[in-house]
Amino acid sequence: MGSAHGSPAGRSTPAGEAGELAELLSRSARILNRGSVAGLSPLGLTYGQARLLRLLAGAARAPRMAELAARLDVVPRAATTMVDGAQQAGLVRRLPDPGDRRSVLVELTSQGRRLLGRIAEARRATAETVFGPLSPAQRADLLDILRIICGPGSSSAQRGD
Amino acid sequence: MGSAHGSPAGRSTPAGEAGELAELLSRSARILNRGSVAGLSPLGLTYGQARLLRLLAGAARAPRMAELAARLDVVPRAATTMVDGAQQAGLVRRLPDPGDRRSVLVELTSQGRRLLGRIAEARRATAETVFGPLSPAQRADLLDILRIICGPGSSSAQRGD
DNA sequence: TATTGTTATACTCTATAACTATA
DNA sequence: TATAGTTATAGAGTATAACAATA
Repeated sequence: MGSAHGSPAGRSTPAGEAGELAELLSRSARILNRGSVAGLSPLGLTYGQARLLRLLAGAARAPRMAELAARLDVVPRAATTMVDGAQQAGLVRRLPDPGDRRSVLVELTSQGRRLLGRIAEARRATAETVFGPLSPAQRADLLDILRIICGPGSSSAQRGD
Repeated sequence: MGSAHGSPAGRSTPAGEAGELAELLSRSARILNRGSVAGLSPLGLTYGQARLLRLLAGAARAPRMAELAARLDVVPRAATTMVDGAQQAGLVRRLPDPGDRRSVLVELTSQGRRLLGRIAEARRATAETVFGPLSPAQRADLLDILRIICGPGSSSAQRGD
């Protein structure tokens, strides 16, 4: 296994701590995802679709598919699936891009817009369960830390709630 | 709950903060997972299989399938798939439980044991990328916070590294 | 030639239910 | 009857490649 085990200052991320951080991070995300799915399935939405709608709600203009994929941090193929599902449910609409006929713009329908409040409520309830045990200071710390991990441009991409 | 701290609405988790925490947590996990897959695929392992092997490496006795599933925080069906894959690769072995003929025990093969070092190295490299930008204090904070989110019994389930 | 979004394909993880064999 | 693990089935996410239309 790792040779340098008890090395206090040799590496910036000690092997044991790094492994536990990774394990706990993926485990936390699994807990969050499980709660999100439970809260969203009564609305007929997947987690990805809810992220999509939330992004569209905060967007100034109807974004293109590629822009959507980038801001959702998924490959373009995954964005197609999300939009397909939301469109079938009547929540979003595909529009031709007047400036580039290869591109497709996506916007909320009024039906999709009406669902936003319930989506936000479901997310709030899930977040309350997951993050509720933390102190306000810990939540602030976690926010800072996750922003660093995710890098610039990832936070406040979806600001409204 | 809602001791109104500074929040206008008097909720313990302000909606905007909660939403951003959720978004950033799932995004961080996606980054971590992507790195893990990239680091593990040269070894012919999935992320789940690597978690399985790591758990077995730290286990005192060969655990049963149900115990495996519980400690990996997956449904029993998922544990079957993970063990299937690792067994086909010759890394783990299924044994009959002498005490209960319904049960199946899982243990590392010597081949699986030989792979542990490279798994740990791959995880360390991934964790270095993901958690490296954090200060030691931030890593310690994150560890505390994630332990709270995951609840008791989730940390140090895999202690060795 | 390069880019946009799609179809096609494949694999992992997740989840539920039904089945077998034990207990 | 209940439990342990499996098979069966399905859906969601992820990723790559190939393709048509357009730039």
